[in-house]
Amino acid sequence: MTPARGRPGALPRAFYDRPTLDVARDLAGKVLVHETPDGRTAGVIVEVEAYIGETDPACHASSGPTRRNEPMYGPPGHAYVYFNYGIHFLVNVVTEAAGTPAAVLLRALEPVEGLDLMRRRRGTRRGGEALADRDLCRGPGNLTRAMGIGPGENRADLTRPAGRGAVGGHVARLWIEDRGVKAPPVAWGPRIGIRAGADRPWRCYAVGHACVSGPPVRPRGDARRVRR
DNA sequence: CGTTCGATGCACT
DNA sequence: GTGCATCGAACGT
Repeated sequence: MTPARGRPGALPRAFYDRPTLDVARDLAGKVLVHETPDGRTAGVIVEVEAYIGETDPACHASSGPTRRNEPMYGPPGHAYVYFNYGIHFLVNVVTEAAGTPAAVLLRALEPVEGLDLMRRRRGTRRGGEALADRDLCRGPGNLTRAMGIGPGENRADLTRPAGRGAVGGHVARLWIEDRGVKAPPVAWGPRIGIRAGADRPWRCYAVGHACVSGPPVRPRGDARRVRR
């Protein structure tokens, strides 16, 4: 039996073929990499959310298979990218065996490569001021914009990023690798921006990390200004 | 500091 | 026609 050859450095299929909460936890500290004709960008994953199965009311698969959520029903280790709020693309990694719809939404990264390219893609604020490093990939919509991830990356095979995941001559290569970054201390809490299923604590984030999205959480009983 | 609200496209009922 | 797995400008305190 010849195991399918993956990209050297890319996490193997077996990493994704596990319970989704385990995959979510283990993604913290791993590095998302995207190569495009414009250059390469990369960032350490610091915040994710799990969406698990048809019984999870916040999961796109909650009302059964559709054309949009089809990638979630496919084999693990592929990207599921979709368009949201008429403005943003969001990227998930598909987990668990084919037939079991589940995925992990990537919500925030600590940028480590291609920061200039990220800044170009993000643009400037109204006053023309450049974004701070920590804001480049903070939030799921900002992350995809900075990384250049869009519809062309939907269904991309993260374990063989040069393969058929690329669409229409788009030479994008997307994968996740382990660079030996020590896994950060993480905490779990309710997922952000959803109504149904808000009771499930399936958001996993690096505690106290400046690149994590959402309102800054200051330590209990500490009224000092949070400065990052 | 906090909260509100408009932009904007598409999947789904 | 409705409702988003969002973002950030604008406004109130």
